[in-house]
Amino acid sequence: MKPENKPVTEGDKLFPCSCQAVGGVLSRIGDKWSVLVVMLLADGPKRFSELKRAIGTVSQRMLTLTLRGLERDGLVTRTVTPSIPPRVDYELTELGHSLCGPVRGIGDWAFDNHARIEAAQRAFDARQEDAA
Amino acid sequence: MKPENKPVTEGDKLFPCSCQAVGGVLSRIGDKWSVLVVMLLADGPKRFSELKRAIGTVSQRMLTLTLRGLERDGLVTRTVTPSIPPRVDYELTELGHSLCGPVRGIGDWAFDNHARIEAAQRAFDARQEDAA
DNA sequence: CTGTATCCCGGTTGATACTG
DNA sequence: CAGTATCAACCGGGATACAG
Repeated sequence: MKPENKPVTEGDKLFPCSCQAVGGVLSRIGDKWSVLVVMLLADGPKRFSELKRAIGTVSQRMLTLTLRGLERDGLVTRTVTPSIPPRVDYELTELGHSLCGPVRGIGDWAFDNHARIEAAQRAFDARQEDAA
Repeated sequence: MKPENKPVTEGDKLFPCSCQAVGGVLSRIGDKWSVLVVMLLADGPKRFSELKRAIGTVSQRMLTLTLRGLERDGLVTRTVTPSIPPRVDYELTELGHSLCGPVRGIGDWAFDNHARIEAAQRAFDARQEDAA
């Protein structure tokens, strides 16, 4: 059922199904905060202010937007406790947890290779300066 | 050396090192075309026009920009054959190939779960309409 | 504490035209 | 064929103020 791994192409056209699927997921995990939030929720539920403090540099607006997006995608649940002051907890769904593995794969790759990437960038930039 | 997997946090602060690393990589693979290009190059070198046709909806400008970025990061090599008309081939480096595994992890997850995501979105949107 | 509503800036993208 | 230049449009995202 799954279009098998290697051939992303068939003739000259992309597989529309897998491409759109990947594209959609990528635009979510590619945004500035989603992955961070998912990783923070990986080890248990957290409330809004905890997330905000943990990330530190996120605006209230963007955190709300991010959480709404994740909730809409079925990756997190939102639980309101109507006390005073109100309390809202966010928790990864099973689907959300299942995303952690693949994301960690990227994260580990990034950690293992960022030095090489930065070296490549410096080398590239140096070559550019020579040209100029 | 690698900050071990589960605790993304320590006290209340994020690990700066792994976060920046992941963030940098994510902003690359999170952009609209990089992953697509990497996957297309996974099974062998391709020339500029092949990539352009394969993707179809990418502008010439963005494909050039994407390829430059990947080249700068050391993920692809650019080989110019100064013929008339000129010919330029792009190929994944070893580093580029090593990224394919993790990316495929995300891709497989996306493929396996996009139906559930879309269902969750529809359910969420339906709930919103009720509120209105 | 949590969330919404505005305003606004800057980067990213696409369209188009031009060059080697 | 491959790439650059320019311009305009769009959209993410921050700051701020306000509300429940």
